[in-house]
Amino acid sequence: MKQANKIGIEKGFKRTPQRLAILAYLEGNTSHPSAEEIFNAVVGKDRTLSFATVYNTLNTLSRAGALRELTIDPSRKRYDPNTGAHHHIICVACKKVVDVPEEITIDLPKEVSQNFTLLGNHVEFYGICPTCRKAQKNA
Amino acid sequence: MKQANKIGIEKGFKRTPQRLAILAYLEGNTSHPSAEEIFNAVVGKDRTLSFATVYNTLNTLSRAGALRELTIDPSRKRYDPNTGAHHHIICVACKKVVDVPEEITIDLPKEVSQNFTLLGNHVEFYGICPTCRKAQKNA
DNA sequence: GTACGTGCAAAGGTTTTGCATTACA
DNA sequence: TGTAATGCAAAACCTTTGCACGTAC
Repeated sequence: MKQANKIGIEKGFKRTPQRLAILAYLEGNTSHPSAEEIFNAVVGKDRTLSFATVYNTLNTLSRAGALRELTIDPSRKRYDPNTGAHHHIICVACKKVVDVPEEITIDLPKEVSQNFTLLGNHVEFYGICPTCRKAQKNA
Repeated sequence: MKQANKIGIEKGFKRTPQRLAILAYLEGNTSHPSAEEIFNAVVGKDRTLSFATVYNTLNTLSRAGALRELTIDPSRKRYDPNTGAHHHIICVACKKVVDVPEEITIDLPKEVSQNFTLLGNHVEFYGICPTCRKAQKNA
């Protein structure tokens, strides 16, 4: 369980059943779930689980850099356990988010790089997924 | 007033004092304000204004393509009257959003472009603005 | 005159928080 | 045992909505 070990490095991080269940669910997960989806998938499987714990855990993991909080969906935060460099495309119809794994080289213009200290970047692509495209054609 | 004229093209779009005041505030505005900031800046200047009207107007303009809804700030939507191709950098400390006007060429990987119908893209840069950098040094 | 917009207040959805209890280390 | 996490409920936000009234066209 890579994620759990990774987090274990942090001092004072307790491995509770709830956290381990959340981490297990996120491990290798590429569906970019929302907090609610994580809660629904994990609750009942391992003891009790509350929404507060889901949010507490996600925020703790985000701050520890073990998780990425995605803003690509305007209506809710999505979470991505893949912290490596990659980007995303969202289907504007069904809100499905898919990884765009390739490296994209981006040069920040001088006007900005001379002022800002750059920490990172993320490319959002907008499109229509195959499923929704077919649905549109049939409509 | 370019924005107002642009919108005027749409049939059935009524030029109310509230809408004109919002459009006047947004015209040429590069501060990427939130709905609340727009409300605070416009209220009182021209007759009455309610939050509902601000949101109604922003949503109408977004759907008409006269405005861009930015997701770069995880805590709230930001609005950008500049609908031309450009990107943004956000200061992770103070949440200030600055335009990145240059064209950035992005090639979508084949795996994705073969499946998704691509509609657009947007690059988010994360960094520390000069003001916050100085504040950190002095801290 | 009529369809559309406004304002108000209430509701909806997401996320956070206070506090007593529980449990990991 | 002591610190940190959990659960519950309430609250805090942001945003949307229903409805009566008002107004642009």
